[in-house]
Amino acid sequence: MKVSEPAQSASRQVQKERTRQAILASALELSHEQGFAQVSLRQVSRHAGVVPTAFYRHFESMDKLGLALVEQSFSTLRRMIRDAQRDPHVFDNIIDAAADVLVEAVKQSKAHFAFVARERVGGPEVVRTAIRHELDLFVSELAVVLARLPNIENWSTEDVQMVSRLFVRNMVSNAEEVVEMPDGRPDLEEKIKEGARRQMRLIVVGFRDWRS
Amino acid sequence: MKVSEPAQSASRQVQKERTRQAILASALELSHEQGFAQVSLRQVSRHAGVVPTAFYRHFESMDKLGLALVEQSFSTLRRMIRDAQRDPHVFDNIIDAAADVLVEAVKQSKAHFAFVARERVGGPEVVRTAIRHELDLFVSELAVVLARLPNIENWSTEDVQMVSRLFVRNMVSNAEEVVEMPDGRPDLEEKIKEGARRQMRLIVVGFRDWRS
DNA sequence: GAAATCAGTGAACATGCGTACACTCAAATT
DNA sequence: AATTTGAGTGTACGCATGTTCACTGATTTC
Repeated sequence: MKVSEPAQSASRQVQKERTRQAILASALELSHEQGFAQVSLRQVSRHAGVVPTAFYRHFESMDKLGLALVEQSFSTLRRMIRDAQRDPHVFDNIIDAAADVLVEAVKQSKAHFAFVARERVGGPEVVRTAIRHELDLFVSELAVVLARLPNIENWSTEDVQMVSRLFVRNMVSNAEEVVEMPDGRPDLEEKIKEGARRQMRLIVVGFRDWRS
Repeated sequence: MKVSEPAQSASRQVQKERTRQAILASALELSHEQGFAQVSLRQVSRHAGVVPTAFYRHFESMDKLGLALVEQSFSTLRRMIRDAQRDPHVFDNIIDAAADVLVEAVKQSKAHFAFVARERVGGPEVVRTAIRHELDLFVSELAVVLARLPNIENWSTEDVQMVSRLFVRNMVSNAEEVVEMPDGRPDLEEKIKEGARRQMRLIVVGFRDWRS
């Protein structure tokens, strides 16, 4: 990792931010191998090319670092859903679009998804709590998006909320699979995508018929 | 924890097994607070009322202890499904029965379910692998049980397998919720149970209509 | 150009860790 | 009754950890 040399004097702010990002990236990478909770402050610092004491200039504790990673991860996720909304394709076919977006997004920022999927259950208390909170928020946000969709607009609020919850649960679950997926197996990836599609279809179909 | 005193000389075997169980129970309890991977050999030994070196008389490493806990947890789960099969009630209404069994079983051996739910994603590599393997086995076993059910007997093998997978995923997911549930809130428990029921119904209904 | 700021340094500390080794002493075997 | 066995002990070791403190020296502020 080794934060790039000041070169020819980057402004102080810029250099500080650079180091901060190096620490975040190091923590993310090390977490992938051993889980965030087993990563030590010294490991992160070492990997970021900085002395342990310097760590405190950026985060007051490992817990705070963890929370920063949660925030970073979800801002990635939010950008993804915002972009997807602009895509007219989703109006025709939410399910295929969602499956595409999911797999694509997970591939793009695998590390962040992996972090959320792992630390949601295995992380330190504060991190788990933060993730659960963010996921709840995300369910509500997704519900708003879904409610606008043509074939859903007449559903009750509660039903939309529940479909949203099931979708998010499904997303987390599939993210876990992508995470555990060995590298360089794009065939498995397609399989996961297809599975995600089928499950979402199941949810929607089941709901429609149940409500009628 | 403190393994009970030899009292008036329990046979050597018996006393050894007693200590072994004390270690397993200690590890399970400590894992609940911090996750298995952060539990140290010395913590477990201390909590079990035994000197660190004695640990090695029972397990050659913490990894092996973890695997033993996986085994113990799944034998609990298997006993549960075996008992449920004998209950004639399940033939009429798999879903309600499954929901009851799930919540009841989880309540009864909360610690083991918590362990599986947590360490499946957050645990050390070997433990994660073992759990994934056991869950795969469990999916197949459940599929056999499901295939015998009256309203399912004419389904294709693949469909039964997939329903089984969705059920197990659902089970894990609900176990997670029960795990994160604050103590002494039986109202939440009923809510989770109801949620589990609805989701299983969704799966079955969705499947029936999709296949037709 | 002098003074202040502050990101990053380096040494030192107390603590908890895993494991090695030689041991004890009651139960089991002979 | 004499001997062997083996679960549990106690000490000691080297190592990584989180945090402290006084520090340096380039950048920013004045």
